[in-house]
Amino acid sequence: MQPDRLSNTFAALADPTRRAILARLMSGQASVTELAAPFQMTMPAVTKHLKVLERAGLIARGREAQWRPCRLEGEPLRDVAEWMEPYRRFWDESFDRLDDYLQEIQKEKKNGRKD
Amino acid sequence: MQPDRLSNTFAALADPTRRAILARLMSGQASVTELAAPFQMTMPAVTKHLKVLERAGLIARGREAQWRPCRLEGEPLRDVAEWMEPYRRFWDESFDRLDDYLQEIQKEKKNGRKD
DNA sequence: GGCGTACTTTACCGATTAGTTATTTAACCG
DNA sequence: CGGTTAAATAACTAATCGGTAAAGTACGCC
Repeated sequence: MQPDRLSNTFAALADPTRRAILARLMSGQASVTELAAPFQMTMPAVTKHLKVLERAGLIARGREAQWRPCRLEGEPLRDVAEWMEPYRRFWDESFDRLDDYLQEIQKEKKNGRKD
Repeated sequence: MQPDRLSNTFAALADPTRRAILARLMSGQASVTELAAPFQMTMPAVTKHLKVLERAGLIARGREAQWRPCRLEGEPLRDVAEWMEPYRRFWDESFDRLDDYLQEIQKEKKNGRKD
């Protein structure tokens, strides 16, 4: 897989099955069988998805007897949020208005100086 | 590619070249040649990356004579931000503290009822 | 030890991806 | 018109992805 963490995280999130697994894990730990239940997909396939999520650091795994429970790890999503921040003004309307306001201020400042 | 928009967006973002292109486009429109310049990669490769970004709705393309300028389109990132929101408590420390506080309130309420 | 349950690993498959070179299209320019 | 510049398309390749079936591993229990 790609070397950089962010690419890895995005790639892991680019699959609806994996996102559904993460959503399920928001309500607490779960075993592989529990996670596999909602999908019409064999266990090995789910194991693979879990491995992708684990390599991306989005889940961590424990060991209880023959179960290997998964739990959500949110840290990589912080990096995503940080990456997104500079783009906010390209999709957030209220941020757009703030931006307009700041530009307005700048303009007024310039005009002020001219006088 | 996958049918759902979110998977498409994440897949498009899961490549450092494409993210670099988006970063470049934050500072305004650019031609394909301009976008290709920083990379040691042939033009067709860049064209392909642009197609992926376009299909994900992350860029839009114009036409000026023989140039096909690209500009950033942030809308898909709004969906990403919305998807991320429920996970915030798993990575945002200050949100964690808010969460603790809310749970504390709940506990006190319960105790209050008991008396 | 042997059986059942809960997974993981291996080996394979078809589709997709990221890149290449070579060719083609499109627009401007003299 | 012919030539140059900008970009897209076609055809190919090697690697990765998402899935499968079948075999292997690990643990608990009678």
